[in-house]
Amino acid sequence: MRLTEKRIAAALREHGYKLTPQRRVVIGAIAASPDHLTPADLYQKAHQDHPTIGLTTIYRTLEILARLELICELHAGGSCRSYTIGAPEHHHHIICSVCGEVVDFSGYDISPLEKRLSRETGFEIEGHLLEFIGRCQNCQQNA
Amino acid sequence: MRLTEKRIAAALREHGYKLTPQRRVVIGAIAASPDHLTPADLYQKAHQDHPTIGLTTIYRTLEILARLELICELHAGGSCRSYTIGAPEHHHHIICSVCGEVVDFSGYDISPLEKRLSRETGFEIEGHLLEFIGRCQNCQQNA
DNA sequence: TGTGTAAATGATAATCCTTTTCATTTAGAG
DNA sequence: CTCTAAATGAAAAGGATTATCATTTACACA
Repeated sequence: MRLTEKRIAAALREHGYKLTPQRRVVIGAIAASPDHLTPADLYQKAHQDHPTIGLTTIYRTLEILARLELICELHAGGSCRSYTIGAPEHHHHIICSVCGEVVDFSGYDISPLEKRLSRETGFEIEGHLLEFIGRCQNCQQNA
Repeated sequence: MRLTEKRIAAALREHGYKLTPQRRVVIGAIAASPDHLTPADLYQKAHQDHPTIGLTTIYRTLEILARLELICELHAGGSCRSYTIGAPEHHHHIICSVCGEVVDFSGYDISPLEKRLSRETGFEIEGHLLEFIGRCQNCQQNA
């Protein structure tokens, strides 16, 4: 068992979660892969070591690990896809985590970073996604 | 009909798409709202002006408008949620739009922008999402 | 102003992905 | 070893999105 796995196991225990074989397997699978894996990917991998594991358990384990910030989730939570008028490149968003309000902001030039990444990684950058999550003023007051 | 609606209509025509009443209604609904709207939201709004419109048409229209960059989609395309080991705050991602490979990068400090936004909008920022989409070197060569 | 045709529509069904439910099992404290 | 709350997994439910296909329609061209 590698260091990261031990650390995750310890963190689970610290927060009062039981360390089940199923959770070990999920943690092992996610720690062993350098790639981003979907819940279905992880189910498949975990299934090799633990054939009776249920998909539900994968989802539940991922939710816990993500909440404890032991794993990293690509794309912010909730369902994707909502739309507004206007071209994507000219502004970005701040989304209220409580009420869902979306505020746009502009005036931030991300192209220097884009150039640096293109140079360092060889990627031909086609676009980006920059969003902030937080609490709007209203929801701060109502808390 | 407002200016933005006319521009969108013109752009559709330019690209060889027909300007149907249904598309007009969807465009009108999205242009009239300052908020981000889900496909379901838009269906509801469009339905008021065009009671026989189908949800399928909403999806198809949104897909076209997004591809032409006439509207802005919140969250990058495709299905959400994949996971990797590690805490979210310490790195960001570049995702290949062809093969799906994910490359991490770090060393970019977003906190100055975060502070500026907090000051300007009153939001209490909880987190952010910064991702780049592009083509990795392999996929550039294979094209 | 008609007419023909490819494009667009919408009802329905099919697919996914994710969450809920609930009876059963189990980790781990004592 | 025992007990209990937590965890599991099968199944069903739910929700969002996509595919299918017969019908309708926008609009280019006569």
